[in-house]
Amino acid sequence: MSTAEETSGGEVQPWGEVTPDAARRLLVAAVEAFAERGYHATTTRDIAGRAGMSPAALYIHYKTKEELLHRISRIGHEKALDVLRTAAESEGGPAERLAEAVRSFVRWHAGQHTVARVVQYELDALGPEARAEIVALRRQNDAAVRGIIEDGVAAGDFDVPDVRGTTIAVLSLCIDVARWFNVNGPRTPDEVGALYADLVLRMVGAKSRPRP
Amino acid sequence: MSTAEETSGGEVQPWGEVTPDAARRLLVAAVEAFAERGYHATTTRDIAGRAGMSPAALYIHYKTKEELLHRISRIGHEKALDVLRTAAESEGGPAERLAEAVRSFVRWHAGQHTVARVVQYELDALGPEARAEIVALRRQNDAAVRGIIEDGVAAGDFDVPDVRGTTIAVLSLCIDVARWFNVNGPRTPDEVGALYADLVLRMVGAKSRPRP
DNA sequence: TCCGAAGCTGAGCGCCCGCTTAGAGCGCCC
DNA sequence: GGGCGCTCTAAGCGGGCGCTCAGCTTCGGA
Repeated sequence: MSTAEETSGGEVQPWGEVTPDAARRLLVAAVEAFAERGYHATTTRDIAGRAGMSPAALYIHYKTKEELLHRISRIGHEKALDVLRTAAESEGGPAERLAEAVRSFVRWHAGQHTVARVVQYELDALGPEARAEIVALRRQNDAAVRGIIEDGVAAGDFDVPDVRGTTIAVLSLCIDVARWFNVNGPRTPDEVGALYADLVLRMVGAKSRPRP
Repeated sequence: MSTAEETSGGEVQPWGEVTPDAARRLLVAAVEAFAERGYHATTTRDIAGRAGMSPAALYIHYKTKEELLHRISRIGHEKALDVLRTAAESEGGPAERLAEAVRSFVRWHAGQHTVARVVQYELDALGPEARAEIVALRRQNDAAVRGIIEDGVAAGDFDVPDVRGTTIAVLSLCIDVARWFNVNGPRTPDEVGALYADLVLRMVGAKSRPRP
């Protein structure tokens, strides 16, 4: 399960739950390499090199290259799901909750777009059981978003003829941010999040949107 | 597999412009394989095998495996751009043109999702100059959609605070259909196209939408 | 002081990759 | 009929891949 990632000093560090230190460095190197070139185009020599180690060192901490991808996918999905759920379960009406969910989910996919790319686009490189585990996590994303939209419809705040289809569209819109987002582009993750939250409220026909 | 688009007076099948026949069969096999496993995970032996030929036969028609990907990407993008432009330049107001553009673009990405996947997600496997060529084609997609939205804003039909951002979002939404669309799922390409056209009209705040 | 476990490296194994080459089959034009 | 060019195959080359293993270093505990 996803737990707090704090050192004794209290600082939050991205892959804090991965120990020992060498294993974490290898995993961070793998995320970089997979995001840049793709899983199949990345060699174990490249990963080890980025982590400042010999190729053989990788196999002390991970059984195979695929296990690295699996760990990255699981942790990444859990983080994204955590971000989404926190927003979905927050205080406020459906419109506020949906806006906050989209805002934070998009912010994560933009800010952590290297991880997000690996997590979203390398699923097929996993074996059947690892893939099944990840797919289950994805369905929880879907359920979280659908839940908010259903609440909004029930409350009469939203006008949505096709709840399942709209849910897919909203999630798809957010996830695809990981594909096109560019750190050197004109927008910050916060700005994209705000823009997308507004667009999604329009998609669900929210009766009263927060001021732009 | 859908191969034969019937000809009434000379209209061609999906990859009709690729000759000779053996080159076309190899290309179709490559599209299947790339879409299924990804470019880097696909071997030239696999492609040739699917086309019913020996591995060496591939190199009579294509200089390298990368050239195959390049040809697929170029033709695929040109087809998609053609679909989009035809709709963008059709008769009617901005709302009708935008709806038709989204409807047909989405229909293409759903119906031809194998090609679309290769075209959209394997761009990084291309060399610098081939990639530059494809990126140029993408910018034309962007310009086509932005043009319609600008028309709608100028005519007072749309309410769009951020035209560039909304353009990216609309295209992103359509393109990502290629990732999640499933032939065995509950929706046909036509249905997804209709749903998405409605959602996009909401996103741009179209004053009067066609009947749902 | 010594010992065993843990972490890591240099060397390298066996496999399969993209791609090449020599040559066979076959239709076409003179 | 015969040479030619196009298409295709069987065989295989060089190389880089994922991964392994023997052995070195480091270090905490008895």
